[in-house]
Amino acid sequence: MTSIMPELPEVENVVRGLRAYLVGRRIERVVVTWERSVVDLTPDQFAQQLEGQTIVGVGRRGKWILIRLGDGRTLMVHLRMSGRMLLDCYVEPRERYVRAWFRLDGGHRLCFSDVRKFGRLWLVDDPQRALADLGPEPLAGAFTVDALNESLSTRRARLKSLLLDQSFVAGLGNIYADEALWRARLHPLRRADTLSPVEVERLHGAIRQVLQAAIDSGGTTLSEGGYRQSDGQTGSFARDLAAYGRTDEPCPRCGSLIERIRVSQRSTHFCPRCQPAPPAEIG
DNA sequence: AAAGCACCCTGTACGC
DNA sequence: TGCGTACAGGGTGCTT
Repeated sequence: MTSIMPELPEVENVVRGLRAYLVGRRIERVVVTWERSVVDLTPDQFAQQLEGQTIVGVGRRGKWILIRLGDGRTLMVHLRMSGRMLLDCYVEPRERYVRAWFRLDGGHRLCFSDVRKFGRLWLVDDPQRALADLGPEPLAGAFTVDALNESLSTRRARLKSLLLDQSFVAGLGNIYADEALWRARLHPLRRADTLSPVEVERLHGAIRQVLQAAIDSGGTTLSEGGYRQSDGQTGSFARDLAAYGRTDEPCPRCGSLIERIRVSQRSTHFCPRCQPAPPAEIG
């Protein structure tokens, strides 16, 4: 399995690497080698609008990388499944996967590499508007227990589906959704509006703690071809995963074997003892 | 509102 | 060894 999947912690680590390196640099030349990686613009338009610009900031919103430019526009990058942003092209002979690259001043180079071609580069005037449907940042102060409780209380969807829904909360993907539910001891098929106040508090804490811990560990790299920080470094959180990808392995908390089911077309891993099944539907 | 599916892609793992 | 096929994943858009 080549699971890759940059989620919030991985993107945050990429952003930190990019920020330290890119701010103040000038984009001298842009080459797009897979035109569908660029949203809305032709490769020529994209290059023309970027060349000569200075990078004034690098940020993140959910799983989006936001590269702010001197003219006020923003280059938004979504890594989707297999995207990487590599500085001075840590690329072994992996040039074949580079879909766009940027020559910077001082002879430096930034490469957008993407095996599966799902990633996107998007130049926008207003990232706030472009991301208007994105849910709250789970690590921001506004994401409180009360706020989560309120948004859960009106929803009948299953927890796993909601955690994957970027308009509900931004930044979780399949790995951290499973890990948050495991930490919160909540079954992935629980209906959102059935959680008790204590359970909401557990979920809230679990989401924030697992994301912060993963950020601190440099993210999760599951395989050689997997996620890399912008300098090519791997993250170490894979060894701390309790449920994700651990089907039939013992739960670190109780020793029961982790089970795997499908929810929302996604593989879902949970402990059948720590995360008790919801009561049967109907009624 | 919620769920299901096809689509976009390709490397990998599998069965034969 | 080699071929064919299923599968993994995030997000979008459509249908039920």
